[in-house]
Amino acid sequence: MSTASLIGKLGGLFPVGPQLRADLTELVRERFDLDAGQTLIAAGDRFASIFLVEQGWILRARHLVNGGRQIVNFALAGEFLCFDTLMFERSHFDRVAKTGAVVSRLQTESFRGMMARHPGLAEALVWANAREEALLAERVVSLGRRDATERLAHVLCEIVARLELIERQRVEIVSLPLTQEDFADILGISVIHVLRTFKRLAEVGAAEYRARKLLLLDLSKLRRVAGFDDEYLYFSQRRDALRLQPGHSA
Amino acid sequence: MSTASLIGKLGGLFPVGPQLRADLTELVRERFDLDAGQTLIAAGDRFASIFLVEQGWILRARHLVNGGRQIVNFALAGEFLCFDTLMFERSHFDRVAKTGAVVSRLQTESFRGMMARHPGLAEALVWANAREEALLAERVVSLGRRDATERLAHVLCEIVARLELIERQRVEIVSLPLTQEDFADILGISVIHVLRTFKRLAEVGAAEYRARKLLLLDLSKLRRVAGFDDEYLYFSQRRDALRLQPGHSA
DNA sequence: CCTCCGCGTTGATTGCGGTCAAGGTCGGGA
DNA sequence: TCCCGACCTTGACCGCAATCAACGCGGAGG
Repeated sequence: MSTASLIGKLGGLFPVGPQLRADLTELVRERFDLDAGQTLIAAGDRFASIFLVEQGWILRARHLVNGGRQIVNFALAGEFLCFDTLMFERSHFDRVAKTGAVVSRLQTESFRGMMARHPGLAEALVWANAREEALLAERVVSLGRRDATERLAHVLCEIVARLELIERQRVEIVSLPLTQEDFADILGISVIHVLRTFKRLAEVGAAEYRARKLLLLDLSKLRRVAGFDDEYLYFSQRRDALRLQPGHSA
Repeated sequence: MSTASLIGKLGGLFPVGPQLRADLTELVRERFDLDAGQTLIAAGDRFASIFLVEQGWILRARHLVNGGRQIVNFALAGEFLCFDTLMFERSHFDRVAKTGAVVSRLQTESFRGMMARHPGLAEALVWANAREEALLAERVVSLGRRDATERLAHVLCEIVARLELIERQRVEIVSLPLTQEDFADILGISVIHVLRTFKRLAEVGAAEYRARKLLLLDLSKLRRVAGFDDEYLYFSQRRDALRLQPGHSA
């Protein structure tokens, strides 16, 4: 993927200036491919670099001693990985490619050095981290105080909105790489209950999920079920510029 | 509270340099007191400033339409508030003082401007945000895949560790301002179940909570119950410096 | 002093979601 | 082609935690 296209995706997330372009072209050391299922970083690994996802889905998960797994979040194209590189010596989570993925490795540097020599990248990392924090806060609300149906609807709304930000177009049928087990470990429920919950969403005519395809029957209904407010996905400067035109949706 | 003492608390969290001292003395516009229960920022409020907590507990919470509340996290002395100021136009959460609290207001500026003119503060905000992100990720794991007992034990371990970082000493009896209802809204369970869960922790001899006092009967047992690993609270550079000496604990 | 209110406590009942068990479907590889 | 494994689906049963309903208790304030 070209740097230009990548920059385009980044522009969907936060303000991008010429400095960032310069920093990225200077600091991207290598691009490499990951196979689906491949582990990029395992819990306990020493951090080596910052990564920028160019294509694919990277899940961040914790495996517990009792065999359980919690998927904390996931990175899509245009999102940075391992911001905590600068802070922690070792990873506390596994980062695994869920799809085939393309990832660029960036030259690591202390944040202080980065601020001085690569202010564009430093700023981008701040945006990215603030965004991640906002997503996590919303996930905490879901896991704490929303029931299974609301949680599922909410994460579906989130995914759709994030993909639209990347693709810059409305979608009605969305290909997702997530299995029911993945949804279970994102939502903190059991695999079997994921099925029941999808069935409920289909019954009320909100959405269906079959063969890794999400069919958005009624997005506004899905949002109502979820209590979804998309504001937290858009930084203030971007709001007007990024809100997609209504109309070529269903 | 003196700036020196505040800087001391900050030093418990991340590396503090002379630039940060300079930036803080320059940018702190006013200090003010909050009463217990007072709302600093309500959901929907326009952001005005960055705040730095000097004393007390500030809860960040979301109130849902069904009447429920989820406490997303809480800030203690030495922690920044409203990092999202730079990113969002309005707050998505309520920020409420749980105790009487002292808060400094900082001169707001774009992050880009801050990197140029106040690199010390810019760096501090990055540390603070990375720390917050790590805490939230751990909370997601708790809410998703730990049962009520593990969750409670885990958050107690977190609180104790964070207070020790601020106070720089071991504690056995900890004063907490949190009611059972607060714990319920942090852990995503009901008030009544908080009681049952505390009872269980007391039965196994891990900890007791009475009259807003947490009595640590057996911290290592509490940690075992929680599956608590404190690594995520300490940034790599700080680990050795900050780990408290064992011995003057129980 | 007594009342009121916030908070903590207990027990009974209910239900959401977990667990267990079994079978179905589909695609890839020998 | 057949087999195998990953994933999905269904139904029966179970249990953790929610909900409901009282009651206790202690501190603030009239």
